[in-house]
Amino acid sequence: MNASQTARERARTELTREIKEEARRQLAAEGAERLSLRGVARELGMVSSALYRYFPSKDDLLTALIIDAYNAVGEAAEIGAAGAEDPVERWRGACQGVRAWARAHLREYGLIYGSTIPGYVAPRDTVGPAARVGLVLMGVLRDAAAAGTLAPPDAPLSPVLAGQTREMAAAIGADLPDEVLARAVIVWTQLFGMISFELTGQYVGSVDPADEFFEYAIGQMAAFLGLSPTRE
Amino acid sequence: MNASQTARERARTELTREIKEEARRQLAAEGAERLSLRGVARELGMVSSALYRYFPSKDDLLTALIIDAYNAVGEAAEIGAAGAEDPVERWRGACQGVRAWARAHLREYGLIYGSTIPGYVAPRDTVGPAARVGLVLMGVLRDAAAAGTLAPPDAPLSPVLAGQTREMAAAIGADLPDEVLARAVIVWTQLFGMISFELTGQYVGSVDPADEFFEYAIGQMAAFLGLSPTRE
DNA sequence: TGTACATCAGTGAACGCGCGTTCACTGATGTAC
DNA sequence: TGTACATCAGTGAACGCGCGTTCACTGATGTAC
Repeated sequence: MNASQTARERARTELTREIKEEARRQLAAEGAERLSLRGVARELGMVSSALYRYFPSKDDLLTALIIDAYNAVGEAAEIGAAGAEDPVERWRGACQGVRAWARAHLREYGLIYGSTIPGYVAPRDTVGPAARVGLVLMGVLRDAAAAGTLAPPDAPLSPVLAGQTREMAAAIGADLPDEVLARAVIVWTQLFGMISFELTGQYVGSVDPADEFFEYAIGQMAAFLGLSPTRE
Repeated sequence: MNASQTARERARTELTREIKEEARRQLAAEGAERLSLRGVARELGMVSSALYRYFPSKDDLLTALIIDAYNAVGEAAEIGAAGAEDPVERWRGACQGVRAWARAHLREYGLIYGSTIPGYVAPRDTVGPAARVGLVLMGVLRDAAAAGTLAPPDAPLSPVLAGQTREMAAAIGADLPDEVLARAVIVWTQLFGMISFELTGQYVGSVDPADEFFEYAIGQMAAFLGLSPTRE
């Protein structure tokens, strides 16, 4: 029990949590469009207008769910990467972590990586959490470069693209070669492309179930990035 | 004027077209969730119940739009690939065709490659049209293999994945090496992953605008597939 | 070519639904002296 | 420690909205003889 919080404050924190939890439950069961404040209130045994003490509008509740989802998937990537020393294994762990989270949280994944909900505009608060998975990947590459297990590819970039990768490098404070960063964007895209295709059933008729394909693609991506296992 | 059609039949065909057209307009303007039969009828100067002569339910109208969208993006890929002889240029043309279509038809793209609309289940009629873009890619690879401009990669596949690629090969009647097919699924995924990321703003802060990145990635994917320009 | 009947497109009213949000209110919790 | 006032959580009724779908109907188009 936190003595610096009043009972009111504690109750408020707790109820805010419960509202998001119930909203997440309904999101998982029914999808984003069927999620309604009235439904959440009903399930919590409250009157719908009471929710407005906690979230000023439905969009604000959605924003909170989106931020939570970005943080959850980012954390899954971080934990996955943290399980190993070897750069290839860290990369693999991050990918598997993201995929496992996505499969377990279909609708939350759709909320952040599916098509945007019309009428809803993501506010700035989401951009930080949204970057977490990318940062994990960048971290693996930076560490691999430092350990000498990253083979930089040699294909030259166009000036515009090189400018963009240099801005990225500056933003994250890592000095990786431009070509590596451009390739990193490709594999980052590939990761979410595969998960989206798997979850929306686009692989039915080809590589569904996608477990082995996913493993294979992870290996190909690591090679494409120039990652190699630590030599000892 | 088609003499084998009665005026009634012609009117029916025409109005069916107009309904879909207006629905597409509202989809583009408002998004899938805001699309309503009443709105479409209103705009066409009809009473909402009249639409039921043409589509038994809203889901049927959505299905028609989805099929049209798959066909349109498939056609864009086909036309893009048809513009060249060289396999790398055909591949590039197909990718650019798909991207251009997607950028010009944001909501229709979202309808087929965004997150699924909850409560809507895609019927079988969509699977044929949905395969068209993939078939274009396979066609490019088949022709390249026949012309000897496809370098087969040598990494071996796991048994399960090899089985899946062999079923794919059988389904499309092409005998490409398993490894090429597995890589084809990767780049096919990459193509739509990039387009989705571009359209949903995930590249803001990295490679946005994405034109040059897209060009670069297309080249990397062609190399990954083992495609090389025709030698003469 | 003309008539009798069948088909079908479109009308207009209605049903029943659930939604987001506002507002004046009651009563419990917290704060200052 | 006790009292007076301020803050805030939750209530309940209401507003206004638009939706998908059904149904009995009118009148125009098509068909068979």
